[in-house]
Amino acid sequence: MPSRKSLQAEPCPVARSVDSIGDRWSLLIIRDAFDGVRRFSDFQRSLGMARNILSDRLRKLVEAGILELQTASDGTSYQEYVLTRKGQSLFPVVVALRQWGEKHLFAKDEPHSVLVDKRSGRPVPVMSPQASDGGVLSATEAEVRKVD
Amino acid sequence: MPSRKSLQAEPCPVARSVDSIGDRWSLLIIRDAFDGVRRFSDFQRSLGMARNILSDRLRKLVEAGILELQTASDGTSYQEYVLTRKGQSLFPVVVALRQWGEKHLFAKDEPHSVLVDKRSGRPVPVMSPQASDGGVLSATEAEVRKVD
DNA sequence: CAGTATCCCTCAAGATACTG
DNA sequence: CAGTATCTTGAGGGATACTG
Repeated sequence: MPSRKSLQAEPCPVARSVDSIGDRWSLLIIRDAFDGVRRFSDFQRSLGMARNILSDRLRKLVEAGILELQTASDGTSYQEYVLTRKGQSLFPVVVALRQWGEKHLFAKDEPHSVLVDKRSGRPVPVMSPQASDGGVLSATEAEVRKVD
Repeated sequence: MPSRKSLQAEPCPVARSVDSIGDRWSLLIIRDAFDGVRRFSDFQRSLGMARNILSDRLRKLVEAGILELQTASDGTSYQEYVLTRKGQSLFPVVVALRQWGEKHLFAKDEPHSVLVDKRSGRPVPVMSPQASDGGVLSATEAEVRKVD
């Protein structure tokens, strides 16, 4: 029986985290959510992934308490996927991945999207002090700019 | 043609990172490497994964410059997998995943493995305010204790 | 628009046997 | 011990057609 083994009962927190979000798409969905993406088609267009897989991942993320469905912020009667507190607390993970990628996966002057401070509008340096909650930067203080 | 699309050309650093290490096992191998695991059989026993998959992941991590092969530290003529500088700089990612998991994926008093400071031997608090220089905590300053 | 339903293919993953 | 080889299964993923 080749099916995947669940890591949810592992004593290591890293293992359980990986079991929740350690797949190709979930973290990218979460990244987009931090960037303000809220609707199905927007996720789909942004990520270029198959609709059935997107549907599956969104459902699992909602089940995991990382995203939740809200009624749309604008007039429409549609639903929107937004990060819960639990989901927002994944910000350090996304930032850490971003910083590692910036440093090791790009050529010297290759352009990439950057984190910007919402207040000052200035880019957050790659190795900026960033910690979990006692830290400097929170999900509400920074956002991602699409291009460089 | 259903094959996976590579994210290595994406402009977003998070996407490229996910493409390198965003799968079920790679991060757990890296976690073990931070914990001092170096040899094939030790990884295999620790992770309980199939040997062919482990072999594949180790090779890919070496290709990605995250691990490198060294001659064994003890007398034997075997090889050992150790983290490169690039690999060690993934420490903040692992820590972030750990902290998120500790906070959101465990019951109130459920035991889990913890990070300990190498010098003092004391556990690093989940939400510790961390260093002054902006770094989170370096790979040489902390290690993981297997049990709680 | 926001999904669900199919179809189909590839590959991750497990199990196990084998080799230097 | 450190892998490689082989086999099997099911999950991941892409494409597209369909529905409320």
